[in-house]
Amino acid sequence: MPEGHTLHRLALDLSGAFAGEQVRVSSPQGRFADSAALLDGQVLVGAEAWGKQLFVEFPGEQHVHIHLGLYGKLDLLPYTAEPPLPVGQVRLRLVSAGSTTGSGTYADLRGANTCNLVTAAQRDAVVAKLGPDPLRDDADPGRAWLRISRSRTSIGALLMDQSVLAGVGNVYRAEVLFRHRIDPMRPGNTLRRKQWDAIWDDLVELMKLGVQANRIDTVREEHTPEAMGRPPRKDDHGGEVYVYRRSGQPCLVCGTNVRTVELQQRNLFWCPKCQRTYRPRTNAK
DNA sequence: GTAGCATGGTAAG
DNA sequence: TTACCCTGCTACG
Repeated sequence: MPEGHTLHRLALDLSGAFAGEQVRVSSPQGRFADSAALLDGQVLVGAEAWGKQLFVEFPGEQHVHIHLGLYGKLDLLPYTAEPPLPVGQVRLRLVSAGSTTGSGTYADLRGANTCNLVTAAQRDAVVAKLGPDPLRDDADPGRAWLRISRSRTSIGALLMDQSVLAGVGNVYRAEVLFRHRIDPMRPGNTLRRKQWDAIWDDLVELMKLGVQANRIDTVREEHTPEAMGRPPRKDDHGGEVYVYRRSGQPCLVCGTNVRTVELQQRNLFWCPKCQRTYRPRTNAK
């Protein structure tokens, strides 16, 4: 699940459920036990996401730095009376005190790549390594353009580089390039500023929708299952997409088979016809 | 039932 | 370059 939209959604939900409340903090699995003991019973200040990084703040500039990695998960669930016994390897559990009602919310973290208690300075150091995040109002797309416009690396690889821009993963990468008809292998320094601005604006919009829906949808109205009379996508992410994990299936726009190739240990998907290389300009006529 | 894969990234070798 | 985090789904037998 975890591209940037997932973490921003989690930050909102965590703040909504726990901010300003005393929380019980534990680590049933044990790997976060020492830090959990330090935080247990304190008031949770709030949660904030930056790209795919999540920070949960406690008083005294203490931050729990969470990164879900490829398959980590943070579930927020309601409980009445008592939260259930942890299932599996729960690295971190937060439980709202449920002051008078005897019910509340608990959050379980499993399979995360990172879960560490850090200082504000350490948090800042992590953030400093990240490029602009389309989901943050303070983001400056010009910073990303500086990197892209000077790089011979493919735009497909640049979009996945969190130091270029933060929050885009394999799905948004493939989908935004499709929507802008750009060949993923095209070198960054051959893009025009106008194209980058359009990509950025699109990411801002798509990822905001992703936060709302808590899934990735990228197809335009005319290509939805309803509009096309085709069956809806049915897999673990659920969102409607053009090319991601659709290799061998016909492109929703032109019917050409979607292709895939491994690029830097990740599968890249694209339509070879819709996303032709910027015309090598053969002799007209 | 279970092998293999995946919306990611870091650290060890 | 490889291991790992050790989840949770799908495909396959």
